[in-house]
Formats: sequence, structure tokens, C-alpha cells
Amino acid sequence: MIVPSFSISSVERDTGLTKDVLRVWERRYGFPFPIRDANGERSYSSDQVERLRLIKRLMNQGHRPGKLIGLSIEVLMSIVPRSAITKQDKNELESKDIITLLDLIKQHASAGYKQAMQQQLARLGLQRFVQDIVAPLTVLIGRAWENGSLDVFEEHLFSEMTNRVMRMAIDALPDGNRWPRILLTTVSDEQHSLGLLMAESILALEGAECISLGNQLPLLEIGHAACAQHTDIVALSFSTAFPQRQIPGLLKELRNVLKPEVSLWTGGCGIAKLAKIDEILLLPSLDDIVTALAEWRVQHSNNMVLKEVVD
Amino acid sequence: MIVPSFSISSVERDTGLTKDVLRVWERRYGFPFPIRDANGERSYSSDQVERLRLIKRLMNQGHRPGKLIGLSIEVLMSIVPRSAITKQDKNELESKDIITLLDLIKQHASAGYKQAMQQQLARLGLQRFVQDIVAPLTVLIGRAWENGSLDVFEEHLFSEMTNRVMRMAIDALPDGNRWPRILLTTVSDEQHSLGLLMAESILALEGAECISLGNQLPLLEIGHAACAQHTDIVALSFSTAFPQRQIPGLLKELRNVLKPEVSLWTGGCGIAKLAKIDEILLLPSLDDIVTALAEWRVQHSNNMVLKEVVD
DNA sequence: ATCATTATATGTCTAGGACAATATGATTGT
DNA sequence: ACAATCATATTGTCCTAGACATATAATGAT
Repeated sequence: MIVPSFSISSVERDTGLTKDVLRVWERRYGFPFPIRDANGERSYSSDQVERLRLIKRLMNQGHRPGKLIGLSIEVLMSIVPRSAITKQDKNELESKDIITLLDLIKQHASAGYKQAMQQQLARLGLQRFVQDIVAPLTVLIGRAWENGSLDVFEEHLFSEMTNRVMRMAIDALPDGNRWPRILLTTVSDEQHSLGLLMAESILALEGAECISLGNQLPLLEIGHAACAQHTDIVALSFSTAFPQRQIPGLLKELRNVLKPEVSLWTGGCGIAKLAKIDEILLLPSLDDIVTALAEWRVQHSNNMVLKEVVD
Repeated sequence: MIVPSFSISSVERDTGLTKDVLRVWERRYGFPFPIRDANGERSYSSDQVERLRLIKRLMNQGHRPGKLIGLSIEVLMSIVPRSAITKQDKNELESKDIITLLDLIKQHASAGYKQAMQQQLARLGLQRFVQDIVAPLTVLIGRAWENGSLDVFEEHLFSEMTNRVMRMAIDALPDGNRWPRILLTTVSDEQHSLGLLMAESILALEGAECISLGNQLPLLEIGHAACAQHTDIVALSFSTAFPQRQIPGLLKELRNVLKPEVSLWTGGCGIAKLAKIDEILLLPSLDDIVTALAEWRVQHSNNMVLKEVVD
């Protein structure tokens, strides 16, 4: 039996902790303390990687590494409030449907989940489906992931299935004379695309023209795209999983890259605690999108008239 | 007017060149040579970032950095064979439809593109659509991107739109008694998901049960997922953009993580030049998938009978 | 109790060295 | 002239170890 061991880059890939962090932790805290291979390079055991992943998860919940490192896996596991979802969240939810859907995911019943979702969509219509089902469910899934009561792959499964249902619904919307042109994307390192799809649903329902460029578009490319596509608004989404501290700098950089007349909107759970930034609109909830769009239209109604005349 | 400047991490994000590479190039070749900010930290100009992106692109075409660095932007641009697509590739293509589609992308006519794709899908059926349209078009787009005749965001746009068309088609397939269970995903750092969707189309058409976990699943999670979902086969896709050298190590690592009875299949243009690896099936073309599946079924027909009896 | 200030914790940057893997070029044999 | 082998150059990634800015916690003052 071969004992699997991992190079520092593998660990970086699998844990999301940079090489710099892994080395400095080793220097400071003595953990992780990998053995060295024939070339003097670090070689991490599966156990260490597993422990690092646990630590990373707890850090996302607000714990600090200094307190976590040095604790055994058992102790770390006990910190995680595994049942925290059912306790507080169940009360907040008016509808049991969401719990049912979550359970389907946990049972890996992908076909059943898809069917249930499509049923909900048909029953509620896209707007209500997004606001009452997808959004709270996504939050719930996110929390479950933080808790460790949901595996990463289960979260991926959820994401993939939900993606399909929503995309189909968006595609079914009638096209027509849409305005304004909104470019939707996420920055590099932001994996989660559901927030973007939710935003797209809402915006498309409100009659905006959505140009979805998918995930992880490099900053400068966002600028290029906005220019080439003559977009009125660039909309970004940040999930809770995205490192908060990087966001302000990122947004300012992007603001500099974009033409001044292009509005920059950001949404997603990741920006909830963010301070205001000049010339950037923060839309923490889906409802804000609707009002923001209405306001934008009022402010730009002149141009619109002009545009229509030209047409 | 604020002159935008970029930190070393921004440049890493935007160019895909690691911090280590950026620093060692500066030491060795004297480029990029960023100015230093008040803290002595590197601060790159837009020009340098642009030049780095060009260099990166040329490197993907096989050029070596030592020869490229030191050349001015103008010289670099002249190296790029901008019209290479239309020259050689047009002849290879029996159908003009693909060129038409490519042109639609280049004109950013997303609505028209989507419509044209759906039309092709309806005309050819999913199998032929994937093999005759999507696959060659993807290759073409990839080459155009390497050439620089296509912006990154245009490639994203293509990817996003094509994604939607294919997903819809896959969802429309009837479910039923499917076998074997195949888990589809890509590893971290692999951005491209179209290859996976093409594979899923083919496999689903052949009656396999596809569990798509989307993009960028960490290695260990692939193992967890395979176990939890009782998958028979794990299928990965590598695009040409994925760093070739990392693939063998990655696959061996994954092979170690997976149970021996689970088959590991890999496909995509990224593995075309790869040497054989023990216990890992390489499927360079979409046709190989069909034969591989047939073979697998023959080899595992006993288990299947057993399974059906249990049911 | 609330706010301002200091101290600790933590991530990210820095420099420059080393080495393994890959690619190129030279030499030799057929 | 062409193919194969070996030497050399190129290039990415790892290494150590130090510094500092920023974020968080702890202290003290109002």
C-alpha cells in the first residue's frame, strides 16, 4: 500500500492556503510539519492536509489560526457546530420546502433534486423561485459547508444542478427591446456563480439586457469587455467564500480600469460587511437590484430617449 | 488622471504568471522591471502587464520566454500569426457553418449565436451537433485565442453561450435505467468546462448515468465524491490551456486517492501528447469515449447482472 | 460602558540561492 | 544526409529567513 503524500503545491491547490502561508505557519507554529523528500522538499501527509482543511473551514467562520493550530483533529471537529443549521435556521424559514431540498442534496438524490426544483420553479415563477427558494437555499448550503455538515462535492453538485435549472429558466424568457446593457461576471478566484445567475434572473425579468461572461474573468478583460460590448453597467458577484480583505482593492482597481460613464455594481453575500466605496454601488440583497435598476433608469432616461431617436 | 498600477498579486491574477516567475524573470532578464512603491514593493504599469500577457500567449504557442523577453510590444505583436485561422483551418472544415458561428462570436452577436447554435442542434441531433459543431468550434476558438485574434472575454462569451445550449440539450434527454455511474469533473486550475459537457453529452446518449460536479473540484474531494456516490468511473477533462507538465503527477495522485475498482478516464485536447499511465485511460477524442464505454460494459457485465438480480 | 491607544497576530512581500526537469545544440554513428 | 546520444543552457519551482503593513485583541482613559 502506497501512502499518499503531497507536495506544497498540491496542498496549496487542495486547501487554498498559499505556499507562503504554509511555510510561515511551519516556522511560527510548528504546524504543519511535513517530512522532507530526497530533494529537501516538503512532503505532507494526508492527515496534515485533512487537518489543514478543517482549520481553513474554521477560519472562514471567524476563528483565528493561532488558536486552532496545535489542536488535534478531534478537538477541531468538536468545535464545529455540526447541527447548527437545523437549530436556528429552520425557524427562520417559513417554508419547509427548502429543508426538503437540502435533504435531497445530502442524500445525493440529484435527479429528485432537479425535479423538485423544476416543480418549485413552475409553481412560483422565476422571480419568487429565485428570491424564496434559490437565495435562501444557497445561504443554507453555504452555512452547511462552513459547518462541515456538507462536503465540498455536495456543494458542487448543488451548484451544478441549480445552475441548470436557472439557466433554463433564463433562456426561456422572451427577448425583445432590452435596456440597459449589463455585463455580468465574477473576478478571478471567485468560484461561485449562483449569485450571478440569481442577479441575471432578476435583471432579465426587469427587462435589462444581460451579457453573462461566466466566471473568473481577469480584471483587465472585464475592462476590455465592457468597452467592446458598450455596456452601461458592470455587475460583479462576491460569495462569502471570497477573501473579504481583497475586495476593496480589487474594486478600486477595476473602477480605475473602467470608463467613468460605466456604472460598477457589486452584489452577493461577500459584500455584506463592506464599507462604502466611491463610484461603486453595493447591492447586498436581491431586492436592492430592482431599486438600483429603477434609479439608474431614471438618471439615464435622457440618454435613452436620445438612443431611441437615433434608432 | 490616475495612472493604474498593479501589485505583484494583481499581475499574477491577470497574467497567470506566478509571483516566483515574475521575480525570477526580473532578476534574470531585467523584465518586467516594475517601479517600487513607498514600501519597496513592486508596482507594475499597465504596459508591462499587457506585454506580459502577450508573452504568456506566445509561450502557450511554444515560444520560450528567454527569446521573447526583451522584444518590444510591436515586435511581439508581429510574431503572432493573426490570420492563421482562416488560412489553414478553413480548408480542414467541410462545413462553413462553423466559420459562420465563429464570426458571430467575433461580432459579439450573442443572441444570434445562441439562435444559430440551437438551430444546428435541432438539425443535427445532439450527437452530431457535439461532434461536428461544438468540438471543432471549440478547437477553433482555442486556436484563435492563442493567436490573439480573440479576446479572453470573447472566449468566455462563447463558452457561456455554448454551455447553455448544451446543458439544455442534455437535460432534455430521457432518464431511465442508466449504467454505469460516471462522475464528471475537472481538477482545480482547469477553467474550461466545455470538454466535460461534450463528454457528458456523448455518455448520456450512450445510456450512462452522468453525475456532473462542475469545475475545479479539489483532488481529495474527487475521491470523497467517487466513494459517496458509488461511481464506477471518474472522468476528467483537460483543456489545452492546462499546464501539460502537471497532468501526469496530478493523475497519479488521483489514482492513489481513488479505490482501485473505480476506473479513471481522462479526455480533452490537453492529453493528446501524454504518455500512457498505468491504470488510467486516455481518451483523446470523443469517439474514443464510445468504444471505451462499450469495452467497460463488456468487462463489467457480470457485475451488472448481479446488480439487476439484487434490484 | 465607550472610545482611543498600544500590543500581538497574521498574511504577504522581499532577497538571493539551489536544483530538477526540460529544451537546445553538438557530436557521433549509420 | 539523417538519426541517436550526450553535453549544455534554459527555465520553473522550491528553499531559507527577514521585514513590515494591516487586522484583531487587549489595555487604559474618559
